[in-house]
Amino acid sequence: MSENIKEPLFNLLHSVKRSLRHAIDSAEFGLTPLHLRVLKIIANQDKQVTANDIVQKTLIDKAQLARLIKELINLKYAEKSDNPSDKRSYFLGLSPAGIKIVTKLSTAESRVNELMKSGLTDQEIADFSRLAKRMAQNLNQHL
Amino acid sequence: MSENIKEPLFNLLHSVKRSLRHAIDSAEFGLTPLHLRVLKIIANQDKQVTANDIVQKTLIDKAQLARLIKELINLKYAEKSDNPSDKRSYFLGLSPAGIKIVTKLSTAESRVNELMKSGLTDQEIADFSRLAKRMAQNLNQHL
DNA sequence: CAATATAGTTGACATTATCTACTAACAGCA
DNA sequence: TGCTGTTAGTAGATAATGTCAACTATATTG
Repeated sequence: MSENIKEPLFNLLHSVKRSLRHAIDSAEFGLTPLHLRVLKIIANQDKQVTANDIVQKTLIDKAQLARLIKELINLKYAEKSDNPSDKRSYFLGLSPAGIKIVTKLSTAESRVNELMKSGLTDQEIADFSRLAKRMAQNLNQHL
Repeated sequence: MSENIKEPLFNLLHSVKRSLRHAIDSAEFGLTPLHLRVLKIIANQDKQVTANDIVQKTLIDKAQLARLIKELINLKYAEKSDNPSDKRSYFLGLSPAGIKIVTKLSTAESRVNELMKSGLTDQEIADFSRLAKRMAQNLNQHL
């Protein structure tokens, strides 16, 4: 009989979210965890990133994302700049305040990340990520 | 630098949820995915389960769970019975209609489960579950 | 050019998660 | 026994996340 992966997965995610919330206290900036996640994605992009890039990457609903970005901009953590090659879209960047947050965030995330991985080998971690990606692909192909 | 496991994990969960929603059409019964998750937990228990057992197992907020259970009972999918040894709590069971749903659910879940695992070996699956559980433990110890 | 597709926005709503405060029952102990 | 602290479950309020449909403006393709 095939083993059910869903339940351990749900449990793990639940725990990760709780830990991150505790570790970060995102409320300090008037931000939710999802805001932080988006900020970080903007920060980690080497090239200019558009809203749609984030949708592709995360599968977050584009309506939801539009609102998140709007809030980040209102709070002066993110900024829009024109995309000269496509007037429908725009590039996203971080303000100095946004960069500050992402820096703080990274520190807190590292702590949680390390805690989560304690007792596991690098090889196991790598395998875990690889499998997670592979499984997500398997599912997304059939949408 | 340590690899970040969170992002692939979030992505995977998102995909799993979407796939399950598509596969099951929980709305058919007036139920949400979370209702189904709880029904299944009730079904899979060998001994009598209490609400608190489910809280322990899933870390779902107990207030939220109380409401979910109430709804399941109103819809006649689940039933309460007295716990003779503790009058504060009660045992949970499924009605015939509830059993029917769980059966259907299991079929749909198996499909998603198999799809998700395609191309992976049994060993990889087992490792993945083991690692997920281990990481959840790591985090939960520090609450 | 016309038809079609895409990026982003807005509105409305459903689902899931969290926190506080509360009641009733239990367990331990002086 | 009666007090004290703890536990299981409930109710209220609200926050956070996710979804769907309709719409505007621009881009792409035939």
